[in-house]
Amino acid sequence: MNTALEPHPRKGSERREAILVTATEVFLSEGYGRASMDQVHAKIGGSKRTLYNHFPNKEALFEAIVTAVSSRALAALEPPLGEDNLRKALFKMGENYLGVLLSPDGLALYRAMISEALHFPDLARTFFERGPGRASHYLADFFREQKAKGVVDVADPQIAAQHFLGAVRGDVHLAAALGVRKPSKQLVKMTVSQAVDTFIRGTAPASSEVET
Amino acid sequence: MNTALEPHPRKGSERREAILVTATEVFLSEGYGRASMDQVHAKIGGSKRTLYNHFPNKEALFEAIVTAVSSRALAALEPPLGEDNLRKALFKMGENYLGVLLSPDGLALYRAMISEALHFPDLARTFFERGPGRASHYLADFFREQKAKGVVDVADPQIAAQHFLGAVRGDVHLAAALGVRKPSKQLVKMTVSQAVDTFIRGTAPASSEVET
DNA sequence: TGTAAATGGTACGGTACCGTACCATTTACA
DNA sequence: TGTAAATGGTACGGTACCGTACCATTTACA
Repeated sequence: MNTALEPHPRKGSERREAILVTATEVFLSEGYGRASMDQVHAKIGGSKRTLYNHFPNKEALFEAIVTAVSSRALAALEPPLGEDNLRKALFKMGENYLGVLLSPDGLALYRAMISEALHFPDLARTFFERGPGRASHYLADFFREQKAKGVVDVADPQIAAQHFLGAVRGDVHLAAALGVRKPSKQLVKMTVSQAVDTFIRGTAPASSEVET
Repeated sequence: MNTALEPHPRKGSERREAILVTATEVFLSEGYGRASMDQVHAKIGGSKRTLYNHFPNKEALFEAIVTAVSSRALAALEPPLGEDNLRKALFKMGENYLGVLLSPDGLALYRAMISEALHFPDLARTFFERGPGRASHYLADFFREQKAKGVVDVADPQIAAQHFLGAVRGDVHLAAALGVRKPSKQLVKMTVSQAVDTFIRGTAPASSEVET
């Protein structure tokens, strides 16, 4: 109604952005519980009131962080499926998917969401739907197309997509999330490559031989 | 050296057990950060000193909890591979594996370990090795046998095992860990079943046709 | 039965943390 | 240039939490 009620932005957007960047570092490295508003404030400098002006409380700050990092990290899940060759498409999709999950932001986000899912159910749902869920759906659509063309023979494209992506994750992602071992690029390539092989052979139409 | 230095057990072992059970409920439902020693003490009753007599601090209590729950929950990962029929063996293995991961203890343990892995690296490593890692190794051994018999044709049995188990997890486990959806037994069966189908077709020796 | 260890019950020291309160100062816009 | 909003800097109220301190009481074992 009244435009005069709008707050003066000052360089408000920049300030907010700076706070968010710093807070993200703290929250993603420490986790929600161990991260403290005081710690964030100390790294930002200035007044604590400024921090609370932009984010009313710790929960709201965490939600803003997760939302921002999600859209940044998960954007890369856009399916690189322009490729029509099944093997190449799957390989690119798998490599890209695993790359996102194994990136520093991807791992930190995964840890944060698993940790806080029960206390931030809406956030958890959004994360799933925009992350792993979306990737599965994209791939399922791709499988449906390929199935229509008779290139693959899968009973349920949706489940098949989850299986392929699950196989790509393998134990590599789990081990990385637990900090047990950091996978090399070479291991990633090998993992994806073998997953593609098995999947293609496992879903090849009975009649035709797919070129290797 | 001196046996007189041994503490009198009183009904010490029972007391310790009771404390551990109660503490487990608190820690696994609240998570390490939100669980408090005061809260545990309140549920136990008695003196706070008794609690600290059995577990010197919060970290030690958490470690004891994780160790206990791990051996209880992960024991079920013992491979049910007495079965020699490939399809049946894989199905049983997959269903059992997913069942452990989706059990209340399995999910709570998974959340706790992902949450605290960076602060309890030794615990995280042990969990991985006795849990998912062990399951993969068992299955890899099985694949090696089957490969020797010419029943399956896999490039790398270890990676193949990770792929199969990863496919079995699919998005089901992730969604459950995030609290997004609780999978039905029927969905579990379907998921495992289709994973077995794809895997068997994908690893069948080129020459022989495996009976369906 | 006597004794050392463990327990019950309670209090509390020290610290960390969230969010608010002030007030002087600076900024953005009319 | 005047004014309202935002900021800097600091203090602090209220609470939660970890671990310790006491001391009377109970238990287990010699």
